[in-house]
Amino acid sequence: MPDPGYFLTRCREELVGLLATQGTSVNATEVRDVEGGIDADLAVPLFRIAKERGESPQALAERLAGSLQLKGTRFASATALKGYLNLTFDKTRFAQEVIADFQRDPDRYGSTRTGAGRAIVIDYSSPNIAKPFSVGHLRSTIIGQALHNILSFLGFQVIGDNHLGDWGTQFGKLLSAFARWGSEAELESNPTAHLLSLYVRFHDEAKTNKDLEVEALDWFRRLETGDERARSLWQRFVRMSTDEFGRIYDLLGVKFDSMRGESTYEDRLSGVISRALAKGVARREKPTAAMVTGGDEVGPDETVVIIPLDDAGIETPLILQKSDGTSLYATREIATAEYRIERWHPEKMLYVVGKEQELYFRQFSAALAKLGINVPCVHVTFGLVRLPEGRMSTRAGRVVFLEDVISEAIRRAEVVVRDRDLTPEEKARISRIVGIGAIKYADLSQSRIKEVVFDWDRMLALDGDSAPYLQYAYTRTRSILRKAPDFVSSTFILHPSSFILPEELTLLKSLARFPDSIVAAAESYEPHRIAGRIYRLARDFSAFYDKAPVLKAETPELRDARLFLVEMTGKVLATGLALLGIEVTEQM
RNA sequence: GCGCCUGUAGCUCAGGUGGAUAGAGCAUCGGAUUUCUAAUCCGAUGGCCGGGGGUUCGAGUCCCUCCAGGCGCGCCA
Repeated sequence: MPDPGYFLTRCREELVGLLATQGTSVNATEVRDVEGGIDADLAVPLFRIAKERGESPQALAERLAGSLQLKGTRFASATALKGYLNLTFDKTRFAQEVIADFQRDPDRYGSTRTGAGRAIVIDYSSPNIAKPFSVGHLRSTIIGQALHNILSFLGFQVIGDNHLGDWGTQFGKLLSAFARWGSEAELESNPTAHLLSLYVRFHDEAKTNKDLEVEALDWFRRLETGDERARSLWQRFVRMSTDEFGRIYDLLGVKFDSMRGESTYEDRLSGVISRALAKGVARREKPTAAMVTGGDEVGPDETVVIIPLDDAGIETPLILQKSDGTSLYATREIATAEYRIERWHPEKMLYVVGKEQELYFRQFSAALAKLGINVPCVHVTFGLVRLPEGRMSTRAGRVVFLEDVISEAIRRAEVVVRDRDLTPEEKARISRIVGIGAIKYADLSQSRIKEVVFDWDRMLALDGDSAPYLQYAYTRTRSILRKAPDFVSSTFILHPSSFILPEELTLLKSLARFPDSIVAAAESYEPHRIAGRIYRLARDFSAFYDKAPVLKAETPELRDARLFLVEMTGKVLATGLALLGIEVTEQM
C-alpha cells in the first residue's frame, strides 16, 4: 500500500501536475506555503521560469491563473500578483482531507514509513564515568533522544547507544588520586562528590607536582594490562557512576537500546591497530617530541601508531596508539564503529557530540573511510554550554550539576501549582513533568549549533515560548473534551461550511503543517523545527480558544466541528512534545 | 598564525535548497475574565539583519573582505 502522505504534500503534487498540463515545469519544493498577510494558501514564484522564456513574470502568472482548470482539484482560485501565482484551497475539501488524514491514525498523525527496513545508530549522552552529570551533558542526551523519537516515528529502526566513557587516561588520574588521598568511607557514603573532589585535587596538585601525570599514565597502563587492584577499583567507580546516571535518565525519561562502556571494546583494540598497519593505512613512527604532559625523555624504542590524513585534507594525523602502548579515544571509537556495523547493519551512524570535537570527527570519518568502512558517520554537532564566567570545567570544579537544575525546575513549577485544587501526588507529578519539560524545551527549541550561556531564568521559563505554554494548551483541550464525553472524533463527519471563523481555518492550517516539520527535523537532525511548529500550533489554538466557544457553539454541527479541532490539536501537541521527549498532563 | 562556527528589536531567539511588508518570547506601556483553567488572550512601543563591497529580476539567506565573540589545531576525551 502506498504511503498516502498528508494534505499539503498532496496539494503541492497536484499543483505541479496542473502546471505541467500548461507546459510549465516546477519542482514541488518551489511551491511555497504562504504565511503572511497575502490572501492565498500556496504560491509559486514564476521569476525563474519567466526568465527562461523571456517573458514577464506577471504576464506568465496571469496567463497561468487564467488557464488552470481548477474544477475538481483541491484549489478554489488562482490569481496572479507581482510575479507570483497564488492559489487558495477549496476550504471544505481542505478541512475534510486534513480531518481524514488525522482519522487514519490519530496517535501517529505526521508519521511515515520512509525508514521501513532501514537502521540508524545514534550515539548520544555518552557521559564520562566518575564525573558528575552536568548541564553540559544535557544537550547530547536530549537532542539524541529527540532524534531517536523522530526517526523512529518515520519508520526507521533506531538504535540508541550510550557509549559510556569508562576508559582512558582520566581513570589513571582518578586511580592515582584515590591511591594518594582516597577515603573508603567517603567513597561509600558520597561517591560522586568524593570522586569529583579527588579529580579536582589531582589537577590542582599536578600544576606543581609533575610526577602526578606520569603516575596517572602508569595507573592507566596498569588498568589496560589487567592489574588487579586497578581493575577492581575501576569497576567500583563504574558501578557508582552508572547508578547515578541511571537515576538521572529515569528522571529525564531518557532510554537507550544499548549502553556499553568504551572498555567493552578493549579486546578489539589490538586488531584495529594491526589491521590498520597491515592495510598500510597506519604507520609507526618515532614520537616527534617528549610527551607533553610528563616531560620525560622519549625512549629509543618508543613508537606511536598514526593514521596520516594529509591526502584527505587534514594536516593532523589520527593517533591510534600512544608511545607507552596504550590506546586512545579514537582507537576505541573505531572498534566501536566496527562493532555497531556488525551487529546492527545501520545505513548511517549519528554522533550527537559537541562542536569542540569537530576536527576529531573529521579525522575519525576520514580514517574510517581509509579503513574501508563505508557506513557514513554524521557528526550532529551542538554548541557548548558555558557559564557567564566562562566554560564549565570539571577539573576546576566549575560546573552546574544537572540534578540541581532539575530540582530547581521542579521547585519553580511547584510554586505555580501550589494553589490548585489537586492532590499532593498530582501536584508532585505535574511539577515534575512541567519542570523537566521546561528544561528540555529550552534546549530543543533553539538551533543546535549555537552555544548556550547557561541562565537559570531562561532555562526554567514557565511562560511565553516554553514547554509549559504548550502543556497548558494541551490541558485546555483535555478540559474541554472531558466535558463533551459524547463526542467521538473517529466517526466525525464535517458538514460543509461548518467553520465560520478565521481562527478555525488558521488552526486547521497549523495542524496541516505539522507533518512537514517532522520531515524537516529528521532531514536536518534539528528537533527545533518541530518545536517551532507546535509552538505556533499552541498559539493558534490559544487564539481560537479565546474567540470560539466550543461547548456553547451556536449549532450542534459547529460544536462538533470545533470539538474535532480541539481533539486533533490536543493529540498533535502531545505527539509533537513526545517527539521532543516532553510529557503532557491532563491538568495543570 | 591557520581552520571551523556564531553575529537579526533593550535581552534571549525563529527566519526550507535566495522570493512578496524580517517574526516570536521576555522586558516596558495599555486593554480583556458573571463564559470551556489568566502558566492565557488582544493591542502599542521597539530593526542601517555586525561594517563594507559584490552576484541577482530579487539577499537576513550566496561570494569576497574587515570587525567582534566562541571553539579547535599529534600521543585528553
